[in-house]
Amino acid sequence: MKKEEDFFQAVYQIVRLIPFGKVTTYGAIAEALGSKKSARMVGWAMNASHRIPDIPAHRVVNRNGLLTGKMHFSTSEEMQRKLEAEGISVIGDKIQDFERYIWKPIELITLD
DNA sequence: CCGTTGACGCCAT
DNA sequence: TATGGCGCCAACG
Repeated sequence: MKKEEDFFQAVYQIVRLIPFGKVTTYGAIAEALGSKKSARMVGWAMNASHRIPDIPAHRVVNRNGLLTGKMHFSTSEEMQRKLEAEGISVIGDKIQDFERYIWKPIELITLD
């Protein structure tokens, strides 16, 4: 197992831990991995997540609650549709009441 | 080898 | 509020 693959698996594992009806951000995942400034690498890993089954990629958005990755789904509506199916309102590619649905993986580690 | 490009985020203006 | 620059770092031509 190469290290590069470990990074991918770490990202996928965290994404799989996102609860139903909740969302998280690229930055939050990067922070949980110990590379807070490497949010781009998380997005890079997510771009390759299509070949991995059972990855709720629609629950990962940017820090503003914007669906920046919607164009990477089968259709541009897929991401929003899945989020709304979980009770999350999306208007103009932006999650409404974002703070209410955010879930941070770093809290699993901090755990105070 | 080098310049560009990105499912990002923070800061300056 | 909006826009641009920079750090980050792997992939690609």
